[in-house]
Amino acid sequence: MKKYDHKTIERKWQKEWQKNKIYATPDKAPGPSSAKASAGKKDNFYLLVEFPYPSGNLHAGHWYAFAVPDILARALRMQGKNVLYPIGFDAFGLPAENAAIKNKLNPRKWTEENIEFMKKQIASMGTSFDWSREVITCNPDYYKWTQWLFLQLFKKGLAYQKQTAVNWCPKDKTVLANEQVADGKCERCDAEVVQKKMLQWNIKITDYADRLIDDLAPLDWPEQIKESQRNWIGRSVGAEIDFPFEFENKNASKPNFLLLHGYIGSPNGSYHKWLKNMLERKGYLVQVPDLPNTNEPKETEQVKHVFDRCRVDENTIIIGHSLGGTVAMKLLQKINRPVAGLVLVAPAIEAGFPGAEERPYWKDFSWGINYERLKQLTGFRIVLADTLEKGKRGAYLARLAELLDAQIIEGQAKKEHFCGAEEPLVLAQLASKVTVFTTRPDTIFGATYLVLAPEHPLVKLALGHRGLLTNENEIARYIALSAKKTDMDRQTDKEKTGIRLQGVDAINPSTREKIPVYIADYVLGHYGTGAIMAVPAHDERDFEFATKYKLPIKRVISGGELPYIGDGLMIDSGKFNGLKSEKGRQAITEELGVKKITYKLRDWIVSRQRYWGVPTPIIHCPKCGTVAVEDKDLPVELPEIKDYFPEGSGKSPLAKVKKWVSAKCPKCKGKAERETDTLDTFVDSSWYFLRYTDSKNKKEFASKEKQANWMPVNLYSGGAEHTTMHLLYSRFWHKALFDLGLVGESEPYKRRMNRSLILGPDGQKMSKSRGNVIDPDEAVEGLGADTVRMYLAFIGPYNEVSSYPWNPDGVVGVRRFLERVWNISQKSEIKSQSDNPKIANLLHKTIKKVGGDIATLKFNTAISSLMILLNAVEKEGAIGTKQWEVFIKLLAPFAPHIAEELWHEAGNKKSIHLEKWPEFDPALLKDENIIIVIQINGKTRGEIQVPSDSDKSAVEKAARAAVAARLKGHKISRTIVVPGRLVNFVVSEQK
RNA sequence: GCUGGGAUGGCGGAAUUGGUAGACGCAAUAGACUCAAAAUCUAUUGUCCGCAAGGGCGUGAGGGUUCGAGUCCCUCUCCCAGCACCA
Repeated sequence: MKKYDHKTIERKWQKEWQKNKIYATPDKAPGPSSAKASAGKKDNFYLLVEFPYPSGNLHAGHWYAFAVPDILARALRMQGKNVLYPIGFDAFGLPAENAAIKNKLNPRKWTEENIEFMKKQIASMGTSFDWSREVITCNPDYYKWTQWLFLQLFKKGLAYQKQTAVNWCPKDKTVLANEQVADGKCERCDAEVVQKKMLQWNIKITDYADRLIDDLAPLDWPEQIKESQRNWIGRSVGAEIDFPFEFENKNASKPNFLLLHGYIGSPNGSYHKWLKNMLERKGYLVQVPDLPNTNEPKETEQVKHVFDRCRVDENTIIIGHSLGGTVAMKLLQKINRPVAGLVLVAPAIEAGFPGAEERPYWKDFSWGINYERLKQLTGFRIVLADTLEKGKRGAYLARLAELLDAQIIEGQAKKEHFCGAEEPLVLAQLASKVTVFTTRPDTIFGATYLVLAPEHPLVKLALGHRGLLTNENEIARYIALSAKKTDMDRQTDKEKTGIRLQGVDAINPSTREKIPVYIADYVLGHYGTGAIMAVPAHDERDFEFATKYKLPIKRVISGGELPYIGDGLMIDSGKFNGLKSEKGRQAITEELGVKKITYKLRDWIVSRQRYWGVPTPIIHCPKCGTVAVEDKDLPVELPEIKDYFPEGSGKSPLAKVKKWVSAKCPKCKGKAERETDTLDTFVDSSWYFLRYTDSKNKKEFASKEKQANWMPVNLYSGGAEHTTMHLLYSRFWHKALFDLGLVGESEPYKRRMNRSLILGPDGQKMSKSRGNVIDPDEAVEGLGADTVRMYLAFIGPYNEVSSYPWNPDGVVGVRRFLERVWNISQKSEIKSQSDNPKIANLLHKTIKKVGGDIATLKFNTAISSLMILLNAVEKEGAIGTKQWEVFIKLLAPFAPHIAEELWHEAGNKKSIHLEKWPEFDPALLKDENIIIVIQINGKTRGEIQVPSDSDKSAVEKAARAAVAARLKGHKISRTIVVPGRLVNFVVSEQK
């Protein structure tokens, strides 16, 4: 008798499968079913697993990730599905690069070697991947399309540059997305993340916040992931409400305004009419010169015009719209005396800005502005940008704001430059009031003070009005202090601090009461409006702050609520009294503010200051600004360089490659430079599953026809760590592509399962330092791939977020099972020509059970039923050859090698993995006799065996007889017969 | 703190969705084989009382609904994961 020699068997069949390419997946199911056009798609099944980082070595987790879903792939294939089960490598990114640096190797070489090695390891699992569709993200034929897709988003205004405070990892020397920061530390290297202001490429995922939430509902995903994503996006519905300001020192603070209108305009036309009126009504002195020749502007002429006619002093705030903004800056340089402030509304930009070529007058316009001097001359500077300008001119405005050290305020102009009817927006940013966001407008009656975030633009504005605030120095100190705090400090330092703005009060619009205004860093600048109304009676944080600074606490009562008893006052909600919260909120929102929805989600920062990534396909032209690389020039290849080490200057190592950096502007053909930051690897992985459908396509990222064969993904299996990262990014990406008409559906994955985690034998996470790492190669060497695969499937339910320790004894149990299978097949005396009727019933039950369990991803119970069947066969000592072949087929998805060997040993020529899945015979599922449990008062008191077709009364009669002795002396008040299960006699205590 | 998911033998886990709790595997104990060990095979294995027949108790705790609850409802405890000054 031959012994079970897993090494020989596994090597043999892996070679054979590879040679015969039995897992290459055609786009449409072969055979008669694909004759009809619709049948092809129906029979296709796209099973996706997250592709690995080629970081070096496969670990037990990879086995769990690839080999267990492989069971499903194989079973579905046998059940007649045309299964796409592809694989590739997420080859760009930090882990690979860090490892390369550590080992002093070129990242590409290192990555490619790893891929070669890991491919062999993956093959050793006996997985049925279709390697012909392999995707490697660091190959130019892949990242060409990553760049192309990025440019589609860029052209749609979904990718834009912005100067923002970002998470900077000092160790990895790169910017991180919010999703990559855990507890204030770098997700990868654990170094403390610091805040740094940098110009970064952002992707406007926030535009899709609502759809990302709303489209979750119909997906067949674990509730946990859906909830996490909703939570991460953090939608809250509330109201924005204005609180007017009142300054004590009216004389000192009173600014006057100089309004400079824009191109082809006049003070009586589209510009400034409304703004002038409003300001004058408030008692401000307003000057509005009518600029000459605005359709053929010469800035010297205009500056002279204003200089000759208008008076400017240290209380003047100059507001320049569009072209007027340039005039304002030039004017200031000419006057060369300090003013209160400078506001540039959708300012004009340097020659060569996008669209400038359509305006020939511009070519005479000289720029030449001394930003440093302007900073000295102005108390505050604001750039008011139109959100429409983000895509086109956003980068310019960001740069201008940076040069001027100005606040950028984003307005939402529907018309260019906020002219005409949109001027109120301009005023809204300047007039003396602050807008707060609240989810509880019904508590406004209890708002006893206001709090602004230290970075709130209004604070700067107020500080710029000299003499407006009496404690300017203290405030400036507080702002500086909190700016230094890292996010970590702000989290751990729960003790609330703040400082009152002396010299100003706000008016609570609901009570007309004067309330104090504070700045405090417990209010976040980037959420809502960066300002809150504090209601200490109804908000814990406000309560804490109010207690510390001895501020009044007023509880709002409305009908039905219990009056507040204790410290503080009660306040009546007046005419809103009696309204239950929801209705009250609505009524008050309508009366005092506007409904507003805000999100916790922030835009996705994709710039990485590292070498090993996809080059951002953008060219910076001094005349034309940020310009997309033309399609014919894609891909922008990553140059092979020696010095790829990050240096921490805030620039990617690519910036040092002068030859690569210099480029021609695609628009004006002038001298320009390439963007040197690379893209986040989550960009690469946001669309890789589309490439699998058409991986060789040279003309498109994937043709619509090929996509249609497979998309959306039927089942996506992966780790829980990607819940708010990859899964969110790729959903967004797909929606953006859908809107661009590039994909056919708005959600990429129909069903998702999160796999569990494999721990070390000690129940701890596997790690080299703990010394509890299981090397799968070793386990395979000793026990065989079939055993390891099957053990991982047997260890516990796959589709759950749980974790299982690798139990060396448990693996042995599975190995024993396979050895017993092997031994039975070697014993010819057990097998007979005809079927063993004693096995038939259990065999057919097992067919049903295994099929059902695989479909519901309960691989552990499927295996257990195979074990039960084997136990019975051994006990019986006899099984028909045909029956045995059925058993081998059932085993095939789990242990593909041994099944193939036994299948061929039984005299079959074709691969078992191309065989049809056995079908069960419903007639054979039926038991002849069944066991009925007898209960008395719900307690089990015995059992009887009855023919399975016995009727109710017969069963009851038999049961009564079986427990007659116990029933004696009791009165049966009720009898419950559950067919096929039990009989329960309900009896009284004693007769 | 908020959100989601859990808690079943010595361990991993089953339980037809309200119907014999502990399938299957591991570990453990005893026996067979062996000079011996390993491997293999056989038997036992939730727990307590009992020589036994038999009985009591048992799914984190307490209460409820029901003929019957691991499963449904209420209250509480603990564990895991994610988020966290988000107004």
